[in-house]
Amino acid sequence: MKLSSKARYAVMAMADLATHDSGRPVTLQDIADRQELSLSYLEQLFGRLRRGGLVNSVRGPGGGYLLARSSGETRISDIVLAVDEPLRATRCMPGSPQGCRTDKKRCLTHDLWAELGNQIYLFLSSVTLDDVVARRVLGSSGLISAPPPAESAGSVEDRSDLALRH
Amino acid sequence: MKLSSKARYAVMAMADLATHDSGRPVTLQDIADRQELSLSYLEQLFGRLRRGGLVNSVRGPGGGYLLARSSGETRISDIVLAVDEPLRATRCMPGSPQGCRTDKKRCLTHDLWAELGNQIYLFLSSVTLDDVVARRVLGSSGLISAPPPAESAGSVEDRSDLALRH
DNA sequence: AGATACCCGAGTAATCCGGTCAACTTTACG
DNA sequence: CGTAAAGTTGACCGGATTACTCGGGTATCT
Repeated sequence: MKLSSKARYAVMAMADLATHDSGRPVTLQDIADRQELSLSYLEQLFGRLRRGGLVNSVRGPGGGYLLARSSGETRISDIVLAVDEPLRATRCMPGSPQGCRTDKKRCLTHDLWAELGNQIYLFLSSVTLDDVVARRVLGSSGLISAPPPAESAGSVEDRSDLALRH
Repeated sequence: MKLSSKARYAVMAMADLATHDSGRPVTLQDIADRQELSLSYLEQLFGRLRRGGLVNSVRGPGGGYLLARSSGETRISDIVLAVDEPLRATRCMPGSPQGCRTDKKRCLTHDLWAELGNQIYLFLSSVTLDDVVARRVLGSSGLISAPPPAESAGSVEDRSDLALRH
């Protein structure tokens, strides 16, 4: 799962679509204005979202896009997977055990990245579009149960100064 | 937290260092040979790791690098943070609420990415180098508690075909 | 002295990524 | 039917970032 800003923009746009869901199609132009994204870029994004079955399009005047499923049934992970195609593996990456050389056995860190990918996917699939627009995200989702093994310095509590890929 | 391949290489190298921890310094050349990484690149990586207090260096003949703390006390998150400096915020990113425009209120997806960053950090700080070399990663760590809200198609169970940043 | 190995900063080649553009198709409406 | 609104496609671009190299230091051991 690649977490580029493209994916983030797609989630923003989908959240916007969900909030303005009134049964009538929503124009990309409207979303572009509200979210301050370029129309051309949104077209590119929604092309993928439509092919991924997340939205339906209505052509012609009065057309636009509609959520294919309800916002409560649309998971964030679906959105991310729809816009960011998996990726080519560099060295050791989940999905490409052949990249794990250093003889035949899987490289030591393979399981680590695989499990991390799993964690991220589990988190993103536990959150729906509806959760996002209702601001029901923080703390609502499950938390890692295992505590840090040894505290070396400073406190862990909140590390919101994190990010994933520029 | 940026998860570049630089960070992955650093974790690989640290895992290698941990496995060959015999009290005597390990040369970068040895690690380079075993992990098939270039010496120059490793030098760059270990410069940061040393400045981050994760390893100690010994110069001169017979020199090399040593783990500053035991492998059980070295968290993966420490390694990643040492090697990948935080980042500059693009639009909405944790740590930069000012990027969340669309008037004054934080953008809808802000909390989502913040919480995701937190989840990743929590996971990576729950795993030590020792866990990695002992292959004690899979399933050992905590799992997200909240289940996916609605299953649309296919099963979720294992999504190891994920990755983070090329 | 000389060999070994860390140290460091500048440099580079490639890739990626956000974003644009132009042309085409489909549909509504008068 | 004609025109305009909207989606659809795909090629393209330029800047930023990454991954990685090179060349020259500096400490330290024998």
